[in-house]
Amino acid sequence: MTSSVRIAAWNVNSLTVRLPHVIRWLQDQEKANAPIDALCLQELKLTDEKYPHRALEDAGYLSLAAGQKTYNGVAIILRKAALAPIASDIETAFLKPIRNIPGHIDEQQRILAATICFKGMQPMRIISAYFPNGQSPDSEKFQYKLSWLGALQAWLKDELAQNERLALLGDFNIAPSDDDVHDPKAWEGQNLVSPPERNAFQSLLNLGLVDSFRMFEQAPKTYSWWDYRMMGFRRNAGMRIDHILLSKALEKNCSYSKVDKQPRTWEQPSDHAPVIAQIQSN
DNA sequence: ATGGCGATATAGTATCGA
Repeated sequence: MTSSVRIAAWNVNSLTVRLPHVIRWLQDQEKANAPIDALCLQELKLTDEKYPHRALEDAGYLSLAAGQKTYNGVAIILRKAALAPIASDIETAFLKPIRNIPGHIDEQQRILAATICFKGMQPMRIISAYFPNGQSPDSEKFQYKLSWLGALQAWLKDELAQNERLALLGDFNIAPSDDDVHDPKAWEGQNLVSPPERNAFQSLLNLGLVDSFRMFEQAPKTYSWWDYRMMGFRRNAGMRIDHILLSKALEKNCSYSKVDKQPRTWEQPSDHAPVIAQIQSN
């Protein structure tokens, strides 16, 4: 029997507001016979005490979260039915958990990593990441973004040395190429597309990771984020800044990678759409 | 078109996101 898992990332822009969207989306994928087995969330904007563990467990999912008040916050949500029998609760489902980049002192909750044992699969290292926004290249926040990217790269090198099967998923706040930007002329040199950011993205690929989306033929002008303002979504004035990067061992088993625009059409949506990749067992 | 929308912390108006 060949089995497969689908892993996904979604910046929900407040889980307090978007919990119904998350549950609806997970259930829609189940009904479509393509259930999401690991969903990495970004921008929870809530503390760990307020994380809706109960509602997600009732829907059939186990969560590990790293939250904070008001800003940031990341989680990994696992479909219980997809887990190996030994992975039955939070402690056994999320092995070797790591919050934040080790050695990088930071109040902001942007990284959550864990090793997951799915049924019929080799263990997989999954990292939910919310990269800093950066604001603009001349701001202090941009310097923070670049130093954060440096720390991430150094840590990922270690993680890859220890975990052959690794996926980095989340909101990268970087559009890797002009094909990922609706209006590259207008955005040239700006935050999300500037050369230092794109170089940092390339440095991640140089560690041995691949942008799963670009492994496959894709419709042009496919994006993962659209500004709430100016009817960004209706005009498809977007950017592809949410990514799933795979190590070589996962790359060779990846059978598709896509963006699901559907939740962006719903009432009171997040400004991001989820991205999905499917990994075969071998 | 340098605002526009939306969430949060608040109680009229800030900050932040991308």
